[in-house]
Amino acid sequence: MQLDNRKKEVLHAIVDDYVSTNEPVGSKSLIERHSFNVSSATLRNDMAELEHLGLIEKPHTSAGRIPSDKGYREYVNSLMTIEALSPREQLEIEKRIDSSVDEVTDLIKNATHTLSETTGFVSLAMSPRLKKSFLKQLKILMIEPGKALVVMVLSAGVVKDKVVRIPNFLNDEQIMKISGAIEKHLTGKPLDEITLVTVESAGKNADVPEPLLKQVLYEAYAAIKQADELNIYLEGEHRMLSLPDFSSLGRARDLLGTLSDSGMVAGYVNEMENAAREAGSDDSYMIRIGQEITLEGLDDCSFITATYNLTDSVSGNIGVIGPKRMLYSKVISQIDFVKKKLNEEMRRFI
Amino acid sequence: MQLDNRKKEVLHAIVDDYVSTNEPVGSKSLIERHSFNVSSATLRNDMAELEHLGLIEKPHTSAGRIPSDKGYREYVNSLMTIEALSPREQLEIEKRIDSSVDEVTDLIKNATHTLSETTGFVSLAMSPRLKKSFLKQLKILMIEPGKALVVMVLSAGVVKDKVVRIPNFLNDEQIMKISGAIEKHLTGKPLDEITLVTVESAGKNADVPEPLLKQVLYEAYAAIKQADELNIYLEGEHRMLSLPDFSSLGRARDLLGTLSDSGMVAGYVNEMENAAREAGSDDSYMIRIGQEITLEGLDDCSFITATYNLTDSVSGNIGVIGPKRMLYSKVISQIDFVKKKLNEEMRRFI
DNA sequence: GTTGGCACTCATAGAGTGAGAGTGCTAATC
DNA sequence: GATTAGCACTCTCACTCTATGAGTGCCAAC
Repeated sequence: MQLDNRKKEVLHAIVDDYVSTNEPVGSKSLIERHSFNVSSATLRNDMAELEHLGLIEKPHTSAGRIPSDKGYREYVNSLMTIEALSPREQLEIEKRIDSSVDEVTDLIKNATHTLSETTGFVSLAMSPRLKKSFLKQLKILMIEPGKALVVMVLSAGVVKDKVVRIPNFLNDEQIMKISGAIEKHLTGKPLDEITLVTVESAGKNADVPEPLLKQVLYEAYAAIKQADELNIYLEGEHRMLSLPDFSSLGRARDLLGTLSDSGMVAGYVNEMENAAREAGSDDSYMIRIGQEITLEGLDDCSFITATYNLTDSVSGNIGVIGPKRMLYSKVISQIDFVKKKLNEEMRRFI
Repeated sequence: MQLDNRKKEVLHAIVDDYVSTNEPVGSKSLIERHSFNVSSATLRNDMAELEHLGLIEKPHTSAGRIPSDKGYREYVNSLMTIEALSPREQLEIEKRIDSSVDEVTDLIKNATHTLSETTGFVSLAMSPRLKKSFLKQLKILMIEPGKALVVMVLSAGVVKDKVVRIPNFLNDEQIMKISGAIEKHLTGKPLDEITLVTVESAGKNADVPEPLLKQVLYEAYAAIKQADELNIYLEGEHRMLSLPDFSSLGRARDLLGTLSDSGMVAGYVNEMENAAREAGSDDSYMIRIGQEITLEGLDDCSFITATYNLTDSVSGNIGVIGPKRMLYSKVISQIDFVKKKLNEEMRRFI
């Protein structure tokens, strides 16, 4: 996009003004609020040009201009400068991050909560992608005849469990044998290398009759697979109702309707993550603006996520969904700072 | 409330009409829609009387009447008749209840989801009150030096666990000793009879040095206490935005804001439960209408809950939050049927 | 390339109006 | 005493009309 300097400044000013006032901005108010050393007529010419390029648009003939999705994109890519948070803002976030929790999941939920409170928007986090983490322990505990609990400890300091059904005849000792055999052979293996075949061959060494064995192995396998399923934590949906951007009930309804399907949102975040990886992006955050988002009802939103790291190979996403009319530089540094704190706290778990 | 028969019928008709049309109902339309064998003038006299008694009110001088909270209360207490669901409606619910899940928690979430879809309102469920359930198993598994997992199996078929910190020096064998000692002494005890003192005296029998022992016992105690904390599952908040009753953004915001604080809602449900118990109520459901609800922003809502039973002594609540302008008899029978199915499914777990 | 001037456009808010629904009251009737 | 017909009155809602004002595009001049 070849824009001369003044046009860049004009676009920058339009985005800033529109974000802070929520009113279409006209050439005259632009002159009043900023020190362009030209007249409003000149800006009008520039604005006509910017509109021609698709960077800004008019809600109707006699209104000012508002940024288009493309305009926001240009702003985010080349115009804005991200400033670090003030010490006070940093302190505010640090105070909210609870460093006393004993489970990674609680820490992530806590960070999500902090992010929603800090930004005033919807925040979200994905559970860590555990495919690359490896099994440190696996125990099968008999609960009662026909029922057992599979407990797994993963390298990333994460504990998962699942209640499974087992044959009624199996006794404590047999279960322990199977449990021991699986643990012995699979400890140290990354989750994504564990298949039904691996589990079955591990189980061969247990001295338990074949038919009984088979069902338990299958259940153990299912429990392991379930352990690396992705969860999403969404918070602060109701905050969207306080924004003027969603003062139309219809929009608000569509938005919250979509967000209520957390599986769909999780799928989308996953898609974003994969797309960024394939594109070889090395940005510390990913951003989707307006129509770039393929979820229904999020046309007026922007999606910003960053990646946190539990270990070198185990990571997840944390970010916000806000109105596309947001203070991008601020929100990005808020996300970035929460992510940083989250990463620090996570060191305790690995 | 001494009302003659016709006045009862008039109130009944006003509630029915208002619920179905969402328009204030006037004397004339009352005549048209129902077969009162009197003139509209007579009904006007009756309506004036009902208004005098505080059962109905006028939004403004020249509008029809709408039921007041007191009017709905009278309707619910003495006028409505609850009909069983049609076979088709029953089937619809049965299809949604997933009988393949292996954990009680999943079953409850599933029932909550079903209830929200069936009623179109917000549904909620409380986790079972486990104070009266007793410990069937307790195991402490070493995760890594300084960290252990306490796994508890409770009589109600519920499995709970918690990661805890332990002294770094403790080895596997010592942990197993402690775990065994606690389990031996506390198995069969109801959770609400287990105190720090009980746990400590149980631990005495483990052959482990006192200072190390003490911390583990405390953590085990904390884990047990955490096991009977109440959780709440809320679902379908966004559905409220589709109701004409919340077409004003302000109301919708207040409502969803309050519902987003699930701890507060849980506290309120608990209060309702306790109040009902103290009053010795033997109704199969509890109901709060409009201003009777002490939560902010729920003035236009009604709260209906029923009690499900996991065992004789272990129960929880399930219900809905909807607009007070709702089809009470229908919603109550929907809740009742879901509760019944939930109770049936729960038998598998005990 | 920049500027002042001007005609034109369009959303918005406010005032005024008529229709319609509903009420309360009174006097007559059963 | 309960019921009814009739009627004047009230109030909301939808509609139209109008004035206002912010903002634009374009042209001619600098």
